[in-house]
Amino acid sequence: MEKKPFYITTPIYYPSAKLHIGHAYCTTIADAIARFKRLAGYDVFFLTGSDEHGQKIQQTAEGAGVTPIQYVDKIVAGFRNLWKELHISHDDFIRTTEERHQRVVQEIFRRIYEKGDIYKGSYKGLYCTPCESYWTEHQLDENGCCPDCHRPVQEVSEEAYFFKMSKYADKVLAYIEENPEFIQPVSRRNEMINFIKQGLEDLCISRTSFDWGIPVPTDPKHVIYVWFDALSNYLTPIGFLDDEAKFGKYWPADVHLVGKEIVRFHSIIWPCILMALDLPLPKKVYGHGWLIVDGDKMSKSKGNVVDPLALIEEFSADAIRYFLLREINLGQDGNFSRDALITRINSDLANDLGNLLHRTLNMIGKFQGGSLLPPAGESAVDASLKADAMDTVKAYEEEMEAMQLSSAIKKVWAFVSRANKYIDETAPWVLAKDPGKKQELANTMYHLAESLRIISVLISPYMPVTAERIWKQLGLSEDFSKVQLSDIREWGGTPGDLKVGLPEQLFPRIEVEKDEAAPVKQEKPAKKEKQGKAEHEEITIEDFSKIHLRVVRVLAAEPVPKTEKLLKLTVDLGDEQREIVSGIAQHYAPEDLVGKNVVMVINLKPAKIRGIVSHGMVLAASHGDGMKLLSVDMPVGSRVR
RNA sequence: CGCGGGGUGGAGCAGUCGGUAGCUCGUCGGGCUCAUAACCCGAAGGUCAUAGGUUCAAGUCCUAUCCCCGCAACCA
Repeated sequence: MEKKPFYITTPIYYPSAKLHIGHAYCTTIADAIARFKRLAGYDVFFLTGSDEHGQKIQQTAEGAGVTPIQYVDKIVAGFRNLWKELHISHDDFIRTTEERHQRVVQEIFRRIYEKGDIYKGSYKGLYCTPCESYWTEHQLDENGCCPDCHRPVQEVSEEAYFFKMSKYADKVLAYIEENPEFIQPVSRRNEMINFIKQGLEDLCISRTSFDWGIPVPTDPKHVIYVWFDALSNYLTPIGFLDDEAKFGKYWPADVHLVGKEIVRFHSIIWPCILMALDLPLPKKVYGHGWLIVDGDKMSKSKGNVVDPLALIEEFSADAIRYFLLREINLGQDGNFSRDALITRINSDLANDLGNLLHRTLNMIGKFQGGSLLPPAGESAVDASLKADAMDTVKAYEEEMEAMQLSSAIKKVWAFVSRANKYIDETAPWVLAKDPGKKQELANTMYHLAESLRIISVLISPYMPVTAERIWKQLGLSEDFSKVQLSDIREWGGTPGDLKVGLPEQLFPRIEVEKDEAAPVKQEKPAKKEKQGKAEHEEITIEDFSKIHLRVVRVLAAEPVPKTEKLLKLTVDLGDEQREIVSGIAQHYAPEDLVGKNVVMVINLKPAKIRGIVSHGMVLAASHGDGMKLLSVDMPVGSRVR
């Protein structure tokens, strides 16, 4: 029988910086769904990739003194590595700079152009000549000037190509309204309906102000706008141009999994493009929520960006995957914290699951010489365990089909708990002392092993490595990669005379030192720990000496317009002056700062914050809501170490 | 009136079509000893932000208000 196809995608991420835990979250969700579908017997195609064009990349590369492609090659290698470490099972990885993709984008442009839905017009915008940037009216500062440099802007028009999106507005709206499943969750759907009803404008899809992009085929001084380029990635790897059979099989996509902020591009612009191409629309666009870190939004300026690789190294990929998929409800923002992660690892993974396996194997070893004995007959407790197992599999499948990943895994854990309880109910250590209860004991051991066999399959989309470890420890011989959901829909798949392996810890408990948080932190705050990751990681003196700290004097300070937290400081380093942006406006008035000698990191990579390039960072200690700059009574230019 | 999300036991959250308010962690008490100081049982703890309304019945629907957060500034 022909397998049913299932095509799922993640967004293609933008390589302007390393990926953080939020990207890992999105990709993990997609991976779990893909793995589940394979388990359920689908022919799955799972796509992820990178979106490599655009002005920002071009600028960042220039800043780093390399060509754009050299720059993205390096960052994208990091993407691939992260997915490998996280055990992401994508079937293809698309890069928008690949030749196969450029051909697709140009062909799409050509087709829509020939159809008459792309026209050349002029893009009217407000242009700031010194900054070489366009701004829209509402982006301007309070004086109607450039938000970057605060100089006046000119109204200019530039030749550009436009896509007649307005033509498809009604059709898209109708599609969304007729297909309640198309945009999920529903809150996003309502948002989109609202948005379209306000009217769609034609979309400007070319730029001439930079050249890092795919050229318009007939007019190469234009490059194609990144969204037009990026969205098309979903068509490239499934044979849009070169493999009709493959394309027919996988298109339309079953799910585009995206972050909530780009639902609009996927549920409005993308359908318009597809309609212009006379292609069917994707079946579902699912907008997941964001990760909040310790109650705060993750952002570079806050310095609380969480690096997934450091977490994987510390806790294992499976633990991270489990936490993300279990703790956070798809579609809503979720809290990520180290404490919560450790709690989940200890109570769910170590205590409940790990220990269940351990005690089971241990008892089989101790009471039956490491081997199962064929079961015979069953008690009421046995029957109830069995029924619970089968109910769990069924409920799990339903939840998974509905993409309720968190609910599904909770069902599995309820069963893990059930199995632990079963041990209490049957008290095997009592049975073992009574030679007349030998068969009863054998039954109990068999049922536990069988329960674990089922559990290992159920958790495999979430924790592929752990699942296989359980399988192996149980001594099951079947190749785990070939196991299907149908293998656990019926009770009794474990061989009755199975020789099990020795128990080994799946997840060691993580011991946390408590009650000393306060004193420890007073010593040397600020500095590196603000990175949010690996707070307790040891560094060498060489690592530390990379940080060049110096006493500097604040010469001038002014608030950054339209921000609450930012001040722009001009500081004297002794041998030069610099401008830096600092998030201390809520704690210091500008006039209080002038003349102060403070400590600054002077070799920090410059960063653009609110359009202003910041060439360093002043150190401050923060505690709760309070914050104080480190100020030192030493001459300007003194090195701090 | 810019757009959106959220306010549910100490913490983090679930709660579908209105019909006895649930889960995990934590706390307290008990049980068990195969096990990773684990596991099992029980208990305490909630005016479901506030005020009004619809209804036989509201955490859930409607109206208003208060508070928190995000976006608006190419971050999933």
